[in-house]
Amino acid sequence: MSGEWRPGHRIPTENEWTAAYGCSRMTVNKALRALVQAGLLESRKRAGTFVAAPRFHRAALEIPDIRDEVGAQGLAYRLELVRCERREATGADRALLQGTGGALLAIQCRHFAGALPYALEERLISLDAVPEAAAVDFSVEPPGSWLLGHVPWTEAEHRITAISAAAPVATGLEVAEGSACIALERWTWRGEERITYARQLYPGERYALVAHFRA
Amino acid sequence: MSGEWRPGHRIPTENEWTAAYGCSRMTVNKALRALVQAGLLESRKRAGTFVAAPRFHRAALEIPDIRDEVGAQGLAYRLELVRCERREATGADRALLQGTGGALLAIQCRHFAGALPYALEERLISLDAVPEAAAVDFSVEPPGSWLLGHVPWTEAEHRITAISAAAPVATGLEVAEGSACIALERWTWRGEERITYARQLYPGERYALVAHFRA
DNA sequence: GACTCAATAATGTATATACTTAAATGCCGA
DNA sequence: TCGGCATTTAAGTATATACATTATTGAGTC
Repeated sequence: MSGEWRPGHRIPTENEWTAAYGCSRMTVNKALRALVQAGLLESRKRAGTFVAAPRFHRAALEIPDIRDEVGAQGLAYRLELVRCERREATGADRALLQGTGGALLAIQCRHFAGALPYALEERLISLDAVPEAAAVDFSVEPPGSWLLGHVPWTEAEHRITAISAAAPVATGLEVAEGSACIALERWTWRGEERITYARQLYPGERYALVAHFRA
Repeated sequence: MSGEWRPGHRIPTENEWTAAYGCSRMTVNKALRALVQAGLLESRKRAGTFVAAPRFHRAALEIPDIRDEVGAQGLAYRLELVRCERREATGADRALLQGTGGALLAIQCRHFAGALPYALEERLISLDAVPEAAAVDFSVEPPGSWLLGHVPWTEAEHRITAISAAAPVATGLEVAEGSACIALERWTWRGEERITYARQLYPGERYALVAHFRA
């Protein structure tokens, strides 16, 4: 970290560290493996361990539950369920859930922080993957919160873009038409099975995604 | 992952796994600690190990070097250096670099992918932290690429917002005035020392940040 | 000079053991 | 019934040891 050892520099072998610190090789190995996992070192069998060349900024983006996030800011959270419909997957649904079809729940809702709209959400939930979702009252429990607490997931992909608010979005978020919004799309998997697709729109001036990374 | 064990469920003790799999407790411990670190389990001394309640979506956002990113898309990368100025930190600079002042480099540049502008960048580099930067020709090497390859960093914070392109931004990115853009701000530290601040603007319709998470 | 192949040295991984630490548990007395 | 205290149990961690794996090295041969 001091920069004394440049990327590519070969650091002492595990046995040398063992000798230097008077501890066992297992302990050294544990420490080095942690640094390898953190991306600071790279190790190659037989060759040794090297200072890694950072290839990109890796940031841990923590996308919290909206209800928790609003609560953490000391504001009152309110949910408005616009639409909740059970239907067979259409072609467009299939493209988003990437599944083979089947029944799904299509939900539209608005999240409020205090008096102001916080986010608009459109969501599809696969009823093949989560049949219990059919019985949940999503006018009380935000769909994201319910899913996070009840359905384990193994993989998720997020896509962040900026869009200009068209008329319905501008009305929903109470911002000027054409103003910039953050669009956060999320696909969630459990194994091979698609669980849910969500698209959340946040007003650009009032919202920021923050990602922090500590080596 | 099958969902059989709900969040909060207490899983077998390390000794029980040891007996079940016929391996040593160290091996079990290693596996469980990996799952704890991945956020799937939570362990408490004396009490046992439990299925963790996922609190948020943690996504690994990898923010690559712009030059590499453009190259990876098979497009020709070009850099246009708009301004590169050495100056003493002003009050505004201090607010961004959060340092005690001193000399810095203020850089403005445009990244091109093929014929189209890819991003606008404004950057401050602390010359206290990185004196070598004064000698680099940033009309050839993008400042981000140079820093990534030459200066180790220990901490970084990213802030993603959406903004409407004002006239100079719209001109620079060759988009319509008022169209939505992604603003990516980044603060980079080495220990306590601030290295650099960067603000990159991407056209919202042409650019997406993608974050992937695999448990 | 180039190729082959065996020796070697480094990491990768598993194990038995031992001790530490802290929190849940239950006993006991007020 | 409640609070405090000792007990105990489960995770946390360190160590010595052993063997596996594999890329590099270098010797030997063509």
